[in-house]
Amino acid sequence: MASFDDILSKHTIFNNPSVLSPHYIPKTLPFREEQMDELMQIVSPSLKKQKPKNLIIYGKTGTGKTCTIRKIMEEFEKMEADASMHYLNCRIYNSRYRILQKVLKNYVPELEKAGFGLPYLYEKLIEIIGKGHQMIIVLDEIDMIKDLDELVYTLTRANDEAVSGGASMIGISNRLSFKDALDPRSRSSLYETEILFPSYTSEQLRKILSQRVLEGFNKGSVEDSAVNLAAAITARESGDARYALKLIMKAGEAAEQAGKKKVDDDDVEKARANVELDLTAETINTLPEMHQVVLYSIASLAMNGSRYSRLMDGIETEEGFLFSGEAYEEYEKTCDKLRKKSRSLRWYKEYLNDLEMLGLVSTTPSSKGIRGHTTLIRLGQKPEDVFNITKKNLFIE
DNA sequence: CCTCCACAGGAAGCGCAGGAGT
DNA sequence: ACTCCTGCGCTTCCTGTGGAGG
Repeated sequence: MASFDDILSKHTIFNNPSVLSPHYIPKTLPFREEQMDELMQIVSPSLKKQKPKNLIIYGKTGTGKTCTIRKIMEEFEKMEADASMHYLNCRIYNSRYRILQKVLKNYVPELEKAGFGLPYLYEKLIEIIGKGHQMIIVLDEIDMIKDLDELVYTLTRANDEAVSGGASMIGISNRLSFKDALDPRSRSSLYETEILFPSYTSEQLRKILSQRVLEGFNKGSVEDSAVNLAAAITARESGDARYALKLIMKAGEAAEQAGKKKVDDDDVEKARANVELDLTAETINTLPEMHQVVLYSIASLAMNGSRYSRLMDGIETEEGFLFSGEAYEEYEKTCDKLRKKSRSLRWYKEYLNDLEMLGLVSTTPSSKGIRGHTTLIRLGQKPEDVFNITKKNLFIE
């Protein structure tokens, strides 16, 4: 039997793995100084009792948006002013009501419970900012909010009505296109200022990685070339820093399991497949049950051959396309099998929209060669992976 | 040309949970 | 205890639309 000492002594590669976690906020954020400055400029009026402008932050996943704003908030809290910043993830707080309730809860504890009307929340909001308080609401993944137009309108009106104080918004989005879906009026008020977070280059990723490796791994336990490789792979695929961190983390785990002393290129290569799977699993696992049922039915159909692939048989065709019609039929069958009541077609489309926003599926309108007007659905990830993850989560034998 | 297929997505409304007011 | 109200997830009904078939 191995003793604990044996096991502990094997952990020679990592020093502090939490440094590699995407939630970790490092002391300095390299290559984001410009954005930091700009953000602080925009937020600063609130510290002298003026309302800051609304702001939208753009950038693909893993370009440091959330991290930067969190850093700003840390600094902000050190300042003693009648002002506060509230961070919300809109995947969870996805409606005007939920956002207002969550924010106001910090001021009015009774709001812990549900059931209050929106007018009541609105009154409380006026009351709070009316005393001169400056409130900044940070809306991460702002494109998940279902009634953003109304939220913007409500806050604009609150600002007009309150004599002093104010409430402003900082929206964070990874899709440039979501702007178009907005009502022109709320668009102009939301887009008073914009900041773009560009994707990291391979060289920048290399520096970020080596900084974290220095903190998170034991000295000399990672080959320089392994860091370079991880940075290069990431830059080629997406430029997503989270991906790069996960890659080096998994590579470290692989090396440790193999009993190696140093992480090398080989470990990074091997970790690659793992990271893909891990990241998709992460998003899928947090999905509500019905979304997973939808995904499961799409994945199994994509694997077992759809009408589309049979129709296109012999012609050059990419695997995994589905007609939306057959996808819905399969979904109904799956619900039957799971003894769950299937949702209506209308609502199924809403589910698909949600999944598309998360990049788990993509849809394209039908082109020539097919009768009528159908939509083609394709999984964003490998069908086998999606199938296995959802299968496990739904307890399907 | 018109028609109809196979969808997209808006509008209205329903049941429910969990308040507030009486 | 009761009625009334609100937001939310959802269904039902409806109108709109691009291209294939007649």
